[in-house]
Amino acid sequence: MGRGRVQLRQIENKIRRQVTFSKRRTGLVKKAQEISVLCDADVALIVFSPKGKLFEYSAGSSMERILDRYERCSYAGQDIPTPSLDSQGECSTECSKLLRMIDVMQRSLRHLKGEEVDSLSIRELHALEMQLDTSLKRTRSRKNQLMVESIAQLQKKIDQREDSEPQNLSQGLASLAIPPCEPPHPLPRPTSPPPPLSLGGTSHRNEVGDLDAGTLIRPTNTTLPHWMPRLTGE
Amino acid sequence: MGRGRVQLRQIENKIRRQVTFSKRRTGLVKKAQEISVLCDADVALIVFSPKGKLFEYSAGSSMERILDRYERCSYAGQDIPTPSLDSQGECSTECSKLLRMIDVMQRSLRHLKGEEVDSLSIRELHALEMQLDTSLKRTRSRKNQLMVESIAQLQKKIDQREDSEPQNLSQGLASLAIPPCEPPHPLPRPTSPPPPLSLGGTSHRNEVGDLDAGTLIRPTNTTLPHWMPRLTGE
DNA sequence: AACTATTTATAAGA
DNA sequence: TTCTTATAAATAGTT
Repeated sequence: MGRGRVQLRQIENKIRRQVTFSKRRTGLVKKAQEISVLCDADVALIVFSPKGKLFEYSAGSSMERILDRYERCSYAGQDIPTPSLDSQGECSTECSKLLRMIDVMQRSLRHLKGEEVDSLSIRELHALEMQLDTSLKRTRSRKNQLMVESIAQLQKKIDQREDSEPQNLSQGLASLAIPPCEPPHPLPRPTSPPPPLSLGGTSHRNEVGDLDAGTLIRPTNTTLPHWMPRLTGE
Repeated sequence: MGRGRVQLRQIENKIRRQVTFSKRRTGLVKKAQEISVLCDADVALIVFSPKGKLFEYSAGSSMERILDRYERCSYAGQDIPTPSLDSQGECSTECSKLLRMIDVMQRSLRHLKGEEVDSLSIRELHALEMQLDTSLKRTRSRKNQLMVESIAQLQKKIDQREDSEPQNLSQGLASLAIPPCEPPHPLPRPTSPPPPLSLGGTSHRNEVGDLDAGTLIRPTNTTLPHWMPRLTGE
């Protein structure tokens, strides 16, 4: 589109190159704008001139939002970062990459923890809802499984000692069978209810997941590291 | 460049829009490549299709490098968390600290996403369950809020046109009033169901889904609410 | 996915 | 830099 075919290689003449850069940069931005408007797309464009000057353009969404989304798509928290961190001068680059990653992961974590949901669109909320629903089902399923096992195990022990000391085991058993703070939703596979309060023995807990009184409180922290910013007062 | 002048507004026809998107995306990438080669520039291009599919292109340098450089240029100097990453020997220390952090976060993320739950104890599972339950409630609450607002907004628009073309609006309304894929759980705060077919609420915000931070006008989609889960893969 | 009639972008010149 | 113009490229509508 000009007088003469375009050669696909670096323009030698510095002036001409600068002029071409300027013109084409304008054209590129225009194209980006057009595809965004015409096709309802989000576009981010970053250009560094050979001299190192930054030109940025975004359409459909802010640059920040788009880059964020990009990173979520790229390594949305699941990929292994594994940057060879010993490479000499590359280190600060590696560091900032890791920092960005942490940034993105923190946002994901917050959303999964139900924080900052106001910043999400309906579609994003829908996806999040589906994800949480799945997670919750799996978690309950697994928990239930473990509890059933635990109960069965304890029951077995109790049965074994049935003859010798049949007195005060009902307490430990009760706390097992009726977990505190059970949410309103039904458990999957609601297996054996409170086991028969027949017998007792020395309660050997600590095997399945160590359930004693003071433990079941704190719904929040167990899985999350203490250094993670907890923004909501819990 | 084609048969007919280009109108700078969203292409209504879905098929045409998709085709145009594809063609122009190719063209955009080509232009990006050309400016990079001709002028020795670094270029990064990120495009999200309206359906959310990511397309990325970079030239002159890797996407990683360019985004890194971009962020350094953007909030140059006044970095946010940036642990002192310049001190030579310290750097690899920093890096490994960050890597450990990422490790922990990834584990948390996986658990919140319902993965690897088998490695958790009953107590941990219980805490996780509580957390997920809370998150789910908040997410649904927020989604519901946005949907109600969205419905009210669309209702308003429809009402405005009621006089001129009162015929085939029932269709759009019907699809609106019955949100697809609603999960079995009850919504929190079951606010106004299908809004009264009289008048919309007062929500005169433009925010329903995303905010247009880009340069251009975002034609608000009157006919199809963008939050309707478009499940078809691109 | 190919084909064209056109529009658009732009290289060179001023 | 900006404008002009000849021409190469991109692409909208069509097949």
